[in-house]
Amino acid sequence: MTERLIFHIDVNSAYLSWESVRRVENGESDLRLIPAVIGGDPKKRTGIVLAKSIPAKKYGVKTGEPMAIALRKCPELVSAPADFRLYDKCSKAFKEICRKYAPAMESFSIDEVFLDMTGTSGIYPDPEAVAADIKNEIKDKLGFTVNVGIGRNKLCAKMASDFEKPDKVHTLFPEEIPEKMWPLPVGDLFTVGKASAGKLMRAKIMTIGDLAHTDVKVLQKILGMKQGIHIYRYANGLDDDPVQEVPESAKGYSAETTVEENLEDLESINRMLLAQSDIVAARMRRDGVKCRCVAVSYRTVEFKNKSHQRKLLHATDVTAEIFETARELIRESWKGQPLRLIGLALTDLDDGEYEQLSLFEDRRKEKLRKLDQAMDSIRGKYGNASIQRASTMNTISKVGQKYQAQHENERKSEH
DNA sequence: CTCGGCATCCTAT
DNA sequence: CTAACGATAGGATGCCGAG
Repeated sequence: MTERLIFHIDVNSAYLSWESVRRVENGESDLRLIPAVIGGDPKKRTGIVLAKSIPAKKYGVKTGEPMAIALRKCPELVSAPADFRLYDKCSKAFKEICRKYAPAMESFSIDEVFLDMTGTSGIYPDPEAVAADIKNEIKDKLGFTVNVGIGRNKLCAKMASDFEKPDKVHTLFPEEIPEKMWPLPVGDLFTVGKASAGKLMRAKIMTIGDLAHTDVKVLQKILGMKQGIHIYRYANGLDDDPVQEVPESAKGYSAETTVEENLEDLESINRMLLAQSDIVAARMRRDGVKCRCVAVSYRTVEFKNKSHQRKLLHATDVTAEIFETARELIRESWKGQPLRLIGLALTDLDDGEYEQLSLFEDRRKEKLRKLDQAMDSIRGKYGNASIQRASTMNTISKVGQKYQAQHENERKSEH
């Protein structure tokens, strides 16, 4: 099999479209028709733009920028808060329709899929026609629009879906690459972000066409060994990455929080880490995995990021154990600067059930594990997230203290 | 020299 | 005039010390 046929489908302004559909169903006005965004609380002047309407784009509002900037560009900007429950529902409905048409589908993000349409020419002789059918079925049944990109690989399909929006089908076949892709600025190429674009432009490499015609070795010198090759191949429309129906299992779990008021003392920081330990450890238990590495990360008010990590002697999914490690890590690393963000990441995952512990350790951990189980089941049975979190934090906090107290005793008895 | 461990940087939605 | 700013995840890279 040589020639593939790949579609990339992308929901136009996903969060904003989905919020708009809900409002229109409730007889409210359509945010897509006015300058509007999904984003943080504009009163607090915090948070960033997650999605924007096309009218908002005309004011220069950009995804990812702080709400304060967006509001300055467009004072009458309407904003709505994010609602991930709704997004999850819309995402599932969207993907269900896409799936019907394709032998294989890869769910790439909440609002994007790749379809491997290779070998469907019997049923669908015209790729652009079936793409239009998919797009229209989504619009008619669900009320929002998508872009469909068509190519011989994922990269070209993805680049094509990003061309003119909304509600469009575009192709990017090999013979169209010089005309449709090469004139674009380097930063438009998938995986060329701000930093790489800056380096390339300093080397007078301005367009994707320039990239395609630059010696790989030169690109490797500028961007590094891996990224150099990668970008060179992308710029020439080359990509072998298969459409993966089955997602790879997670490689890590993390939680991070930007706080309203700077964190200035260890107790407040530890309280955050405890809540985060609880959340990420519960997620690991739900998925039946354990971690061997714990990392804390933080951001100072000057936007300096730091992280500190440690391997564990054995894999764990026990909240109190993870929190204990996090507590040590932050104590070792934090020098007292005020923090605007604190985070916890668990990596080096392991789904094995085996664990060799001494009888002594085993007995100690058994209690902690039971507490985790009890709280997981409470979480499953009752209440919404905020209530859970408040009550869990209290309980866990006590567990953490007990755990610490036991450690104290062990250390003492060693001497 | 190679490898694991670690900190940092980069990119995506 | 400038800076202003999320959560989560995955990958690359450079450095260092051990074997």
